[in-house]
Amino acid sequence: MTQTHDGTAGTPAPEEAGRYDAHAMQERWLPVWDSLAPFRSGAAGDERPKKYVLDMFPYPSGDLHMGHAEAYALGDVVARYWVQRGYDVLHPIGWDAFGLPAENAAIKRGLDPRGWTYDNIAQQRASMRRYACSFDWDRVLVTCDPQYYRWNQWLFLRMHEKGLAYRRPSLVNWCPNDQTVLANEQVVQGLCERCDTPVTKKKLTQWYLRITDYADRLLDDMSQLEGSWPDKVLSMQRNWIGRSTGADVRFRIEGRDEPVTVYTTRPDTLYGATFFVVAADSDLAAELAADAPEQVRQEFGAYVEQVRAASDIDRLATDRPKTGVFLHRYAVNPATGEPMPVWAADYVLADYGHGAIMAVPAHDQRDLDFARAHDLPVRVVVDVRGEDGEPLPDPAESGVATAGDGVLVNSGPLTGLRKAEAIAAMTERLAEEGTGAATTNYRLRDWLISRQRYWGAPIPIVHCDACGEVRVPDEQLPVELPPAEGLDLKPKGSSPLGGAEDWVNVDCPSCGGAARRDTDTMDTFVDSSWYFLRFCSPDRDDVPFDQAEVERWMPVGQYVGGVTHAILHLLYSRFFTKVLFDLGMVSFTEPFSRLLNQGMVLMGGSAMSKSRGNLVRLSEQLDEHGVDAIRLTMAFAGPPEDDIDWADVSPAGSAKFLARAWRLARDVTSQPGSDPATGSAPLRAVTHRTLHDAQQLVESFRFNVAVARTMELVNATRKAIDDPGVGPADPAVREAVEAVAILLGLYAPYTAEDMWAQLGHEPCVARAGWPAVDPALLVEDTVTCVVQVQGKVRDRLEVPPGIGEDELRELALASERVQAALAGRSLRTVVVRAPKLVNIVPA
RNA sequence: GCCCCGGUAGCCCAAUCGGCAGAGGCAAUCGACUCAAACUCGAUCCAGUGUGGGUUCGAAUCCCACCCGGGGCACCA
Repeated sequence: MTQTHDGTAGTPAPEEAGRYDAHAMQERWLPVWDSLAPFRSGAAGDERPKKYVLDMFPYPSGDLHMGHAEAYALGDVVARYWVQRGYDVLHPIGWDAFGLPAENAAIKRGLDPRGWTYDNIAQQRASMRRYACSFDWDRVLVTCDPQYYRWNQWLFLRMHEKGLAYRRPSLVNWCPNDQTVLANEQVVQGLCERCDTPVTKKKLTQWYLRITDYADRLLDDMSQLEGSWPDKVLSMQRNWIGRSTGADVRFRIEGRDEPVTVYTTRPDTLYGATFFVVAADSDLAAELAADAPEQVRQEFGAYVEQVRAASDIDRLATDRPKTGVFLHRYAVNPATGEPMPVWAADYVLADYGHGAIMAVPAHDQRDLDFARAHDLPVRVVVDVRGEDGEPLPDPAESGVATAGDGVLVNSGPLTGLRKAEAIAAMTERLAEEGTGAATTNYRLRDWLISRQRYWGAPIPIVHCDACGEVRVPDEQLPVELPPAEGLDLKPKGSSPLGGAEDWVNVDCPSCGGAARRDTDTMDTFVDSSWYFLRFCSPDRDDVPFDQAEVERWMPVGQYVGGVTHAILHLLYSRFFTKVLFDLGMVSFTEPFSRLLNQGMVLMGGSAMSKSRGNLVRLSEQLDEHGVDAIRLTMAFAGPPEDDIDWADVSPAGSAKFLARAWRLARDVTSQPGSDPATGSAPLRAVTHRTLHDAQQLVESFRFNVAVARTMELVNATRKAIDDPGVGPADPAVREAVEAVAILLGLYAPYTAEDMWAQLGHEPCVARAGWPAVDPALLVEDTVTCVVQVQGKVRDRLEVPPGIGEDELRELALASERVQAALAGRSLRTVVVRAPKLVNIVPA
């Protein structure tokens, strides 16, 4: 390190030519920062209060792009702000490094995914350094390192012990392109989230995590996050969990010993249940059809085949006709004793509730559509009125089911009750008769975590003919992935690990006999469900995380990332945290106290993509405008959660502003330490007001406004320097420019550092500390009072802020312009809001 | 279909409690500097807040209805 930054020693100013050169600054300060490591966190004896600021870690697919640039710029504002405020900030970074892109690239090039992955990590890491991310580089973690995924496996085993990890056969989502199963959360509109291929169904035995056990807590604990997480995310999670309350009702089926249970949210409408529907692809449907006449059996068989062949996309279409097959069986309505025809149909889902429903066509649109298509009876049992108080038209004729509130009719003892009363009464009666009970259902399904692909953490289970599923003992962890060399990684529907004979065949840890390893790997969302804990003690090799360190830092005080993870990653992480709480490993139940979702970076109104031809390359932007200008543009573009259209913003404008700010530092002629109290009072007021407001603004994520206020301060300072009455030697000017350097440090670290050096200070400006705001300077000596006549501004008065109402009223009424506007009319009211406003209302 | 968010100048966006519609920027135009241009500096231009009602002394802000845009969930019984 040379003394180039040492302005006090008479060495040349950093930019002696007097020109702002973003690239020269980058070259100058990077090595300085490397050696000073201003963002190292958690040092022994560091007494600063702790704060955990976390950016969602990236997937290492090639170099950083514009989206990363936005996310990391915004996360950095928050992290740097708290450092400046005197906190010991944990701001780590790592890589979510397992996953399909690496594997697919490896297949394409015939290489091991490791090489591709670590090359990309090295590239991203270098880019992050240049981008001046304030990461603690001593805490880097990479999920595909055995030292990391070892603890994935360890956590899996703990869950397995608790029965929270289990294997079962079921109909699962299958992506024919990626040749692997998908979790429910990874299917978007019937398409694979990753590659947009239509998802099909397959019957497979797979590993699940029992997230449904935590549905209530995942839902109810959201009250803790209210106000600290975006409403949008909370509502998405609520929707996703989809809790509904209702009742289970048991129906006797003629010719079957066991009754069949259905779930309904409307037990009050039991008297209106006129038929019964079972999911066509359910076991129950097959069983009921088996005893039906031959012709029905054939019809049913053909129907089921057709249903199975239909993709999710077909199923999702809302205007599809309601199809089904009458099974020639009858269920008995427990309320009326009437026989109800049993149909098999695909509008009933096999894996929700019990895969069978009581159909109440009068009050459920889907049932009504089905009844009308198949000529089944419709019976109204709730008198639902419109807004005008008139009864709604008969659903059987109108084709519109009446699902709203009303009074029960044709319903035996329920008749005359309102909907809510009737639900309670019927639930009670079912319980008394032993034919039903109140119950809760969820849309949320258990989390399917097995993947039939190579590049993931192996599931640490051994299958033994004698002992069954055997957990790999902790001391044998990690179960390392075998080298890809010699394995056929091409997707073929079963895990490539099956081909690694030496790896698969092991002795059973329990009986020592011949056994085989489980060949599936874990969903990469398992990796990211606890990485924030690992950052607290990334080097511990005896435990997944150091509990004392976790208690010191967690929960994450500020999490920053894209809304694309609103459900998947955030729900899974919340789930893991609750499991770890139950295991006694953490003392909190929510991992992320505050969440900021940044928007996306668009170009010309749409998402950037190579195929669309609107790709903006980050590296080119950085070369053209410099790191600081790009970071500043990201912060200034608008509210962080809004999308940024790169066509609407001006990185060149940002660079211009930075140069303007930088020139202020160049022009200051006073020495460090000069007493600002002797300087220009008006400029001091602006400086302190700006510092004061910036705190509020940054803490509430209004970075764009905070930048605008910094621009104001720059403008005011420039005016002061050019004002002969103030000038560059005024200590208030120095105070203002130092404030600018510190404020800009949040968005434009290179420029700020250079300014700091020009001002004669040692690096780093990032650790300079937030200047104390003098409350006395925030008090204005006069306030502009607006005088309105009938709501229209007629005059302005300069008044002291503490002026009394009566005095202000007199002053306002004395105004010539007001009198002119009144034109002699008498007064009705005079509204006085001292000191800012008087409104005079003439009669 | 249900739920949520938003609509302010040509554009991106501000506007603590209901109190002057404009903080900041982009673009445009003009001027100064320049041989000229770039840079820089200065100035100017531009909306009455999606529409219609209501509450109020006073509404971008609160209420109602509607229009437009974005998002989430969606045969979940």
